[in-house]
Amino acid sequence: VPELPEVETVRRQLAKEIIGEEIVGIEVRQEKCFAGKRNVVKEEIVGVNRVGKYLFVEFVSGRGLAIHLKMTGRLVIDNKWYETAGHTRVVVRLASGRSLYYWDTRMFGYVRVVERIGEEIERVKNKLGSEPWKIGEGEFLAKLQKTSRKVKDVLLDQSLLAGVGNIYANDSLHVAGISPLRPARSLRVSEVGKMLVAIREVMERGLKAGGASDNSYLDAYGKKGRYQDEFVVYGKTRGQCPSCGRELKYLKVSGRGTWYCDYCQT
DNA sequence: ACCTAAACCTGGGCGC
DNA sequence: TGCGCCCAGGTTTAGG
Repeated sequence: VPELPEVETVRRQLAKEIIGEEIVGIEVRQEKCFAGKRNVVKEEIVGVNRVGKYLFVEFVSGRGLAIHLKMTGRLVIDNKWYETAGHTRVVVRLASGRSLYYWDTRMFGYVRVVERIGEEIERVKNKLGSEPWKIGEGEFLAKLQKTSRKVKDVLLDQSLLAGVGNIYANDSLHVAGISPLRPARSLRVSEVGKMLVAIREVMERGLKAGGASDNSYLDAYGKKGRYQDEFVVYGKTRGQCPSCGRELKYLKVSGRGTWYCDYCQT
């Protein structure tokens, strides 16, 4: 599932590949996955940016693309397989002869042509919280103390903290030694610090591994990430706690699969 | 304020 | 082998 490390991996790869390229056309194969005007010709790409799990491709004209991969989206550059693949939803043709493919089995995600991309980026920034390495410990503490919601629910709330999804929420709670069920406001200052360090650490590991390909995620070159080989607790039904060896518990929290050790996470 | 569920979709895994 | 069912979880929305 594309969370911050996955989307950032794609962003870095795309930035390297398509900045300076010119778009010569857009082919929409599935209307559901596309929105906006489709008169995208002679648009020079000057930037590839990310806010939380949202991606933005900026043109010199001030227009751009707003993209969200949701559950099963992929953005792949210059890969013949996607030319005829059944779930290729949108194709961006480039002047160099290469193409950028938006592929998505479940069609939750989208590519949207935006007339004023700078304003769109601001709009998304304003609706989302800060990112894990940008939020200060004081700001994070204040947000947690304001609510009695379960701490895992808060970690998944993009308007409070941007970029954390179910995989990294599960793993960082284990690294921090905090139960996903704790009311956010019950965390002591030291625990909030631990929590933030753990989120950053786990996301850093995810980034280093090129993201998690347990499910359908592949990077911009069509390659798997490796973080699924390093999962701490995520997805480990009847698995063992990596710290104490006890069997992990499984629950639904905020409607999401939740794996944790009720001995090590208090 | 908090919580849950449904909706958007499809493929894969499971039980029978 | 095959059919039907459930499940995965990012985001939005609706309702208790």
